[in-house]
Amino acid sequence: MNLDDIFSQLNQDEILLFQSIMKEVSFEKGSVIIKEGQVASNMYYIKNGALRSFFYKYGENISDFFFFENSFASDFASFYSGKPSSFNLECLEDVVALQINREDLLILGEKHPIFERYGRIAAEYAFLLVEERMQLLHTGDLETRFRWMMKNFPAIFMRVPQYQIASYLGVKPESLSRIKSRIGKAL
Amino acid sequence: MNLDDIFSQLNQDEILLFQSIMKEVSFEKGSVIIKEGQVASNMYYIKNGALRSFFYKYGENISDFFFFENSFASDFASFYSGKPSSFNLECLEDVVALQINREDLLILGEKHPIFERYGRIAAEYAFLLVEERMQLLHTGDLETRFRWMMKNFPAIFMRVPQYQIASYLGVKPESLSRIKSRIGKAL
DNA sequence: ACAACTTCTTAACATAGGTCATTTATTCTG
DNA sequence: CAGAATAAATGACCTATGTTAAGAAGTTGT
Repeated sequence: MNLDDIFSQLNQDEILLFQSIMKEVSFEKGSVIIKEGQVASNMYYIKNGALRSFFYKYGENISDFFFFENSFASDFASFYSGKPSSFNLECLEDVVALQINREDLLILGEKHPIFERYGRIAAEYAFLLVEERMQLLHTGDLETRFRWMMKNFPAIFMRVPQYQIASYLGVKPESLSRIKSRIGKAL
Repeated sequence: MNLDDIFSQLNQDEILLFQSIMKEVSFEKGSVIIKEGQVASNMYYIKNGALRSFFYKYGENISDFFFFENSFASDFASFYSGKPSSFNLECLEDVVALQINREDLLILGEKHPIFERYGRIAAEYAFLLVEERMQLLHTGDLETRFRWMMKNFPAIFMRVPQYQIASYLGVKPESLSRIKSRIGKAL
C-alpha cells in the first residue's frame, strides 16, 4: 500500500491527527516484529529497510510477502480480524518505520469519521493488491509470475536471497534458478 | 461476504437507510449482469440463485468465483477501483437480489459516517476472503484445494458443472475428475 | 587472502498435472 | 422416448516442476 496514493488527500489538521498516533520505531536486521500465534496489533509504514512475512509448512520456511520503503507492512489478516497471526514478520535489513496501533486507529476513526473513510479506502486498496496476486497464482505460470515480480519489484534480487523469492513465487529454488537462466538467455 | 456477519449490528434506523438505497432485481438464468470492459457500478446481495464470475484467457473460459445465497456478488476490484471489469458475472440460475449502487453507497457514507465504518469492515472482510484463497493457491495442492472447496461450498457439485469448478481450482477438468475418483475411493 | 559457510547452478531422475483420444453418462430437444 | 449434444471418466503419453545430489560461486569473518 502506498502512503502517497492513499493519504495524499489529508489536509494539515488530518496529518497532525494521524501523526499523533504514529510512533517512530527502529528494528535491527533479523528482528521478528510479528510472531505467529500472536495478534498483529500494529502496522508499520516503512521509512527505510525491507521486511518479509513468512510461515512454516511441513517444516519448510515459506515467504508470504516482501515489504519495502514507502509501503505498509503487517499481517493484515490478523490486524483486521484480531485473530492470531499465521505469519512471522522479520526485518531483512535494519528498519526505520512509523508504528500505528489498531486500537489507536479505531479510536481516531470514532472521533474523526474521515479516518474511517481513509480506512475503508486503504482496505479496498489492500483488497486490490491481494486480488492481483491471487489472480497471478490462479492462472499465471512460473514465467508469468517471475516477469510480474521483475516488473513490480525490480530491485528484489539485489535485496532478497533467491531461495526466499522462490517460495514467494510458489516454486523451489531450483526451478527459479532454471527459469532465470532460461529467460536471461532470451533477453 | 455474509450480510448477517457484517451488518447484524445495524439498528432500525440504519436498516431503513440502507434499504433506501437497495433495489430488488431479478435475472434469468444465463443473464450476464457485469460485462468485461465495463465498470461494475453495482454489487448484489443474493437472496436466491447462484452466479459465477469468469474471464477468458487464451480463449479458455476460466471461473474466477462462485456466489450463492446470502452473500454479495460483484467484481469487487472494479467496484472498488472504478476501473473496467476484467470479469463477466453470469447467473447460473434464476437470481433474485438486492442491487446496491456504488455511488449511492458513497453518498450514504458521506451523510452517515457509520456507513463508512461498515464499508471499511466489509472491505476488510473481503480482504480476508481473497487472502485465504490466495493462500490456498500459493501453497495448496489440488487435493487441498478440493477439500477446502468441499468444506466451504459443499453443495457446489449439485449446482455447478464440473468443468467450471475445475478452472476455479486452477486445473483441467480431467484432473478434477481424477482427484474426485481418487479421494472418493479413500472415503 | 584464506577458510568456512551459505547460496546458486546444474544434471539425472520422479511425479503431478496437462494433452489428446476414446468411451461412458447425463442432459437437452424435438 | 429417441437421438443429438454436452459433460464426465478413463487411459496413454508429454511436460513442467519437484527431488536429490554434486559442485560452483558468492559471502563473511578473521
